[in-house]
Formats: sequence, C-alpha cells, structure tokens
Amino acid sequence: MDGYGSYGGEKSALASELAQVLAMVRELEARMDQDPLPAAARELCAELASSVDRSIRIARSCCVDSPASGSGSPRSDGGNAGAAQSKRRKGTPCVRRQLRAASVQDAAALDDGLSWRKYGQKDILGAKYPRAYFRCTYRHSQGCLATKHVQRADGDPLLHDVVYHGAHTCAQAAHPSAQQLRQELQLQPGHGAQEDQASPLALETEGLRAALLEPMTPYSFATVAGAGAGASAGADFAGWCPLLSPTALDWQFEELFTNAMEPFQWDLYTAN
DNA sequence: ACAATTTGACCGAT
DNA sequence: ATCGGTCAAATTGT
Repeated sequence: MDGYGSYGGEKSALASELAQVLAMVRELEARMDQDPLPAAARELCAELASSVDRSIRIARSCCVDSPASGSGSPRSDGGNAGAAQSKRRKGTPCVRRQLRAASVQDAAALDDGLSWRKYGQKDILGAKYPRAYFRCTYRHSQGCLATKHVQRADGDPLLHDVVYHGAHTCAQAAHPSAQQLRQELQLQPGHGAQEDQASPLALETEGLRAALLEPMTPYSFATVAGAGAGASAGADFAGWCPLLSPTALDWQFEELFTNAMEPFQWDLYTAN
C-alpha cells in the first residue's frame, strides 16, 4: 500500500514526456504532408528521440526498482528440490519482452538463439491463449536454472510476451546476448546484490533496450529453439509497470514501438 | 534409440 | 477453492 505516492512525480513526468512526443508526432505528420522539406521535421525528430529517451529512462526508473518488498527473502525452501525453486520466484528479477512475429506461424521470430525445452503449458485465467513454459535444455546436464514463459496476446496473435527468469549458467551463458543481459541486470539497483548462487538472473535480452536507447540499432534474432507456443498478453504495459496509468500510456507505447519497428521487441525489468 | 513435446497431476501460494 | 508453475509419464518426431 505504501508506495505509489513516491512515484507520482515520475509518473506525471512520464505522462508529460509522452504527451510531448505525441504532439511532436502530430506536428511531424502535418509537415510531412505539406512540404517535402524537413529542416524543421528533422529537428522534430531529434526532439522526439530525446523525449522518447527521457521517457524510457523514467519508465525504467519506475519499473526497475522493486517496491520495497525487498528484504524479504521468502525462505530458503527446504525440501522438495524440484518444486522448491519453482513457485518462489519472488525476489528473483526477471525480464519481460514483447516480440512480434511476422506471421502467426513465425515462431522462429520468438527465438532468442538459446536452447530451451518446453516443460509445460497452462491455460491462464482471463487469457485467450495458454502460456508455455520453457527451461534451459541443459538444466540437468549442467544445472542451468534459466526458464522462460511465453504467451500470445489475446488481441494480437503476432504479439508474444516472453518472460525470462534466472540466468543461464550453462555453456550458453557465453552467448553474447545472455552476457549482455546479465551485465545489464547486475547494474539494476537492488538486484545486483544477490546475484550469486542459484539464480543469478539471467536474462538474455537484446532488443528493445538497446533499440530504444539507440533507435537505429538493427537487431537480429537467431533462432533455435522451437518454441511453439508463444503468447502474449496484449501489451499491458500497465501490468508490467504498475506505476503507470493504464490509460494513455498504453496505446502510446504500443503505437510508437510496435508500429514503428516491425518485428520489434522490448523488455522491462521487474522484480517479481 | 534418443530427444523433444504433450498433457494430466501435483504442489505451493493466495 | 482456485490459480500458476512444475513434474513426469506417455506420446511423437528425428
């Protein structure tokens, strides 16, 4: 219950940044129609870019640090090795990404270049499509605890919400994207501390993060695992970022990001 | 034969 | 009691 108050400032800052972005976009649109020429349009683009950048930072600062629940290390479950680490993901940071496939069958687009093995699928309350559960192929052979969940969006079958838990400790940990993500996660305030054993966090992330900060960075996805079940819940940005208003922000992000770059993906850090 | 996927059951959290 | 996450036996694919 505490909480949200302290984020009020950032929240409104974010809202105003986005409002500005929207205004600029409209102006830009108008100019594109009129003149063929863009000195002014260019300027707008530059402003747009920096505004978006600020928004991203604000959004991230809101989402990243976990709501003070911090201290609680739930418990060191004793017992049941298997089930043990499963449900108590609390405190374990995770990375969420939204991926858009080129077509409904384009599962390849969801692949992140790492090897995963599907171990379950579940119908989720309120979701039209089931959620698929994957774990690292080398879980048993190398003791790698990385897992990911994939869910398709109700409204947009091409959109997939992918959530990564735990870091790869297997040979794949050397994968560029895995390394990059791990590094970035360790920089996250509040998380870096406990990244030792068991689940260092692993997130391989590639996309968005970099793409957002450096809009023109081309991104490519390798494909390996055949995830076969993506799914993502419509981009409920608000769900990922409880601090943001579920209203306007939603579609603004959707429009800006999803449309702007086709097979686009983005990720947010959350502590769950 | 081995590896990956499917699917129902189980378990912990809420 | 319900829900989400995982396990493991059965099934399918290579």
